[in-house]
Amino acid sequence: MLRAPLTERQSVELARIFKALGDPVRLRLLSLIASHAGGEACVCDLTDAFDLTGPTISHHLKVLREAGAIEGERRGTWVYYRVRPDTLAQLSAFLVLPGDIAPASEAASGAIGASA
Amino acid sequence: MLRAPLTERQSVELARIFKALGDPVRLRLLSLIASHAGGEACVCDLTDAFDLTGPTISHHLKVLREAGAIEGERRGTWVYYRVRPDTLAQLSAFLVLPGDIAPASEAASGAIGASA
DNA sequence: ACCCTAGATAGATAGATGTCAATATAGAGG
DNA sequence: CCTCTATATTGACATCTATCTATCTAGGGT
Repeated sequence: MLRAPLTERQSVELARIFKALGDPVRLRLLSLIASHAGGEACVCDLTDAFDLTGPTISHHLKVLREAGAIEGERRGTWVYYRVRPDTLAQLSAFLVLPGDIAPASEAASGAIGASA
Repeated sequence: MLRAPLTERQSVELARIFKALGDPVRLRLLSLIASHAGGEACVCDLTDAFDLTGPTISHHLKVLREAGAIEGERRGTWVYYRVRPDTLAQLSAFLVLPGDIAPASEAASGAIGASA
């Protein structure tokens, strides 16, 4: 959180995730997966969206996976990836500034009575 | 936003900011600046918090500045940096998933209509 | 068993990045 | 004007990264 200085350990862990998102291809992969019907996408769908070879896409997916941003599951011949909301919420929580009205972490973690 | 696939242009711009945050030192710098009294910190305060030389800190501040994450102002001998909330809000908005109850972008930018 | 497709891994290479020492610039104060 | 302190810039170097080609593994269909 930007309300208090990060410890060195916290900064290392968070930086790993931010770094994983610090590439245009990975960011587009993430948005393709997240916005895909059913919340998951098969690798074959993703590869077609880029002018890149399969191994390169595979590499980027691995970086996202190892950073905890996505998770994959094999079903038959295909592998399906989906976003891990908890990880993204962690980033969002960090970005909340001391002066902000409402903490974004609450919005991400679920129940807000007001809208019901 | 993770509700729709990013364009290539969008992904390049966003990735630049995420990449700037993808380093433990820069993340700690950002949190030190944001949590400092008055919302701004002098470079001399920041340098002391690390086992790094001045030029290295200067370099990291430059990366953050060029990514739009912070802005600096010289006052006399010292240079003071503060966070640019708009840029961080942009990241936070991207991290909102399709299924989320309330968009974090609204929370970050102020008014929450639902509660009124 | 055989082959075909989907995806991952390995190895190589060009380019980016984090760090430092040395040097330059900007103000403040004699 | 000279010097001292606070930052920034430059140049060098070791490491990391994005991408490719070639190869490997996993499942499905015939």
